[in-house]
Amino acid sequence: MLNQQVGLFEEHQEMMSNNTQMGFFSFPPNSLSIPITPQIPHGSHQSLKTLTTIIPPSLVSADSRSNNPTEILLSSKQNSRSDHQDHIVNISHLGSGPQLSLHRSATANLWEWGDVNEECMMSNNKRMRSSSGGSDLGVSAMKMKKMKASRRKVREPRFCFKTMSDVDVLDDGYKWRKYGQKVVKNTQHPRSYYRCTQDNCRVKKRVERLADDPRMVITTYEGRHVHSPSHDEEDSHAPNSQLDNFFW
DNA sequence: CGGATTTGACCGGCGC
DNA sequence: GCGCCGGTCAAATCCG
Repeated sequence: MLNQQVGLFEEHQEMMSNNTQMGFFSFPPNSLSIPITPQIPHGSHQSLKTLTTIIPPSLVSADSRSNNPTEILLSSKQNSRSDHQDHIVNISHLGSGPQLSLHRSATANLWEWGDVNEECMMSNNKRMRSSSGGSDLGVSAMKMKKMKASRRKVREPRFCFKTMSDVDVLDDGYKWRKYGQKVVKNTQHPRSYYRCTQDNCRVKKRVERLADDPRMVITTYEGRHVHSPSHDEEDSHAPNSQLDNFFW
């Protein structure tokens, strides 16, 4: 049973350069996008990116009824190691519509959302340099392996959902093939790795259960779909249709 | 029989 | 440089 579902993604420069306004898109279809207003203490680090969350209408309306603040898990990258620090934001309803306030927790360090474009550009430059350095004829298997490995370093845009659910794999309209499972340190539940089954679509997702609350499923998406969902019975009614599939 | 899943091996990045 | 750890690969296995 799906209880609640919220999402977050990093809005990166590529989007901002094309569109000076806050970008909106719908995921899942018919969900409501709300811009986050960051509340950064004076003098704090300026590395916070512009963020947008996607709140399904069911969640927003339920929240309106109950008046209870809804928690969103923000998993921010603390350093290059894959340690992530979790933060909580609250949804509050101010004036005409729902608004989000984003607070740094007292113990949290800097908001360091990995700059995906920088990383992509860096690895692209590396690739260009290595390929322009000499002839590509007769590339050895070792070299191919290295090239493959360097490509693997490219970080796609990512966001995660924290969902209370009995099932691990939520139906998001896309078809996924499991390609790995790993027991992550300090957790009793394995992490599963999935790849989109569509040809030429390199979107991946990770699914794991929260260590301290096994009822919660953390689904992390990485990359953009280059196609529509495999079963698209409802997405034709989605608002912001021109921006649907901007990321997905 | 073909596609999906499982699972141990392997690899690369990073901290020490 | 070494060891740890997360992520991926690929052969084996499962399943419809």
